Amino acid sequence: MKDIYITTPIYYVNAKPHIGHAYTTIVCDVFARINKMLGNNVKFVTGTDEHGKKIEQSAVNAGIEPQAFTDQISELFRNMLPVLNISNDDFIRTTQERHKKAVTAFWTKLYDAGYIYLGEYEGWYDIRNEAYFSDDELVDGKSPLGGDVTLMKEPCYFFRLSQFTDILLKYYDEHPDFIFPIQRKNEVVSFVKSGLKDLAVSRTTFKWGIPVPNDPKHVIYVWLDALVNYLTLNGYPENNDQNNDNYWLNVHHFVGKEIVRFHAVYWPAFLIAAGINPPKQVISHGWWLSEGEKMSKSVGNVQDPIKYCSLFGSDALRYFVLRELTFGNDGNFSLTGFINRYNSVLANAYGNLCSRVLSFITKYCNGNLSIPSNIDEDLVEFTNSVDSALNESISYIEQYSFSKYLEKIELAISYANKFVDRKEPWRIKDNQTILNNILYVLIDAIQKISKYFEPVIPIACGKVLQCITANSEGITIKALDSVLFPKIDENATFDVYE
RNA sequence: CGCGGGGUAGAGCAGCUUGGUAGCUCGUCAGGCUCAUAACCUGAAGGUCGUUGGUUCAAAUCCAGCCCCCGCAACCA
Repeated sequence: MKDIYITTPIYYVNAKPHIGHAYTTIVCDVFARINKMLGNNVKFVTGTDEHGKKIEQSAVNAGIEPQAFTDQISELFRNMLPVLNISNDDFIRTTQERHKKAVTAFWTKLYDAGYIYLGEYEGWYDIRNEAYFSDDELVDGKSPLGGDVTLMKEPCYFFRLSQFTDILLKYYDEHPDFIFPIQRKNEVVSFVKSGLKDLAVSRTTFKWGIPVPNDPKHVIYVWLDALVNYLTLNGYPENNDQNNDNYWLNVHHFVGKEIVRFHAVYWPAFLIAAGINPPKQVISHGWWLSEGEKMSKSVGNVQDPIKYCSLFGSDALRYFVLRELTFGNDGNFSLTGFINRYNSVLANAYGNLCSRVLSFITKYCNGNLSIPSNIDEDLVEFTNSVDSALNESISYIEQYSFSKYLEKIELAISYANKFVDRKEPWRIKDNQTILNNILYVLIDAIQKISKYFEPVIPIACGKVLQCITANSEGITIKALDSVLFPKIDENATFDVYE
């Protein structure tokens, strides 16, 4: 039993939630539920990132105040959670007072320790597009956006990131599991090896942010602001002894591959500078393509997770995204793939197994099974094979191989279906003892399988487990009152796009 | 010489870091069963692992070259 702290990135409220947000959140939720199943104490959090120039601009475009704007979008993210059946313990918004307090304290800590200094930011400013670019970003003397540029200088606070090159490399070396998977680690290491420059951590070109302490003309860089959320959610700054906090010492940040750099370079540097232990692990996943192509609004192939949930249920979406994609890689989200897996595994394999066994027992055994006095070798062998498949499934979790985890659970389900066919209980209805023993081990298997499957499909497994009650003489079974996963007609058409 | 990802049975993918009978799901074909969601079970066909060369007793896996496909404005997991 251990404490584990699991975080999603906090989602930027510049756009409404899509399948990518849903995916990361589901992965974290399943990981959290599996840890709970294993008896660990879990703290699992998510939230929204609400500051920055883009938000300010979007609010202006929408004709409302930034706060009102972020209130709206943040609510969309919050509303997504129950739809996906997410078991988070907290939801942070970077516009909350607790967070502003944490960021202010964190900044002050870095500043007092001498890691932040006031300097001058120099860059090419594209007036038309209101954006800065460095020398090497310019294209033919113009900004990459095509505007004319002028060299601008403005006062700016910097974080002494350049001092961390060797410290970080040493840290990666001494903590080989810090970045997962290994390919991402290699990318980060080569980035750091190329040398780190001091990082501009304040802005004066807009107001929508947390003010720099004692210099309110500046607002704090959004990434510094955003990353601190992980501390806010762990009680910082009141809880100022993070290095002796068991949750903090076992914090797992799940992120998309595009933000690995912020979590694996800037964040540990900030933390080390503040005297706080870097996170235990940064776990990066890939991206979803839609029907083989990049999701894009103009193509109109943006898959809508909410629609999938309302059509097929959150269990089905949760199962699909974990099973379909090899965690860490990019993967393809397709409706036909979804229906395929749904029908073959959820409906035909698991759903049907539960249905056939539970209804058989209620029909032919009055719903009662007694504890077998002796179990023959064949039944023991079956139980062992199921146990070993499930034990193997759990072993994949350490490597975040959710797909393999499910593959092994499916193997156990397959064993159970085979066992029913091999034992042909319908032929031995009159031999109650043998029948009882066969069904008893089957129910035992279904119970275990459902327990292992529950983190992924909590609603369905919850229903199955509720049908099985232990009593003094044995177990009482009731049949499912509804079909767990109604088969999907593969020829039907569904609107699953935004 | 831009960067990254990829090329493994009809389809979609795993395996490659740590070489050693090529695996999963679906599909196809032929049987079986009837408890169950027209589900389930058994058996079969189908791969020179992009290509060339190298290392090795042994390469899908390591090394080198080549060919082909995808992404790389912004936003975003």
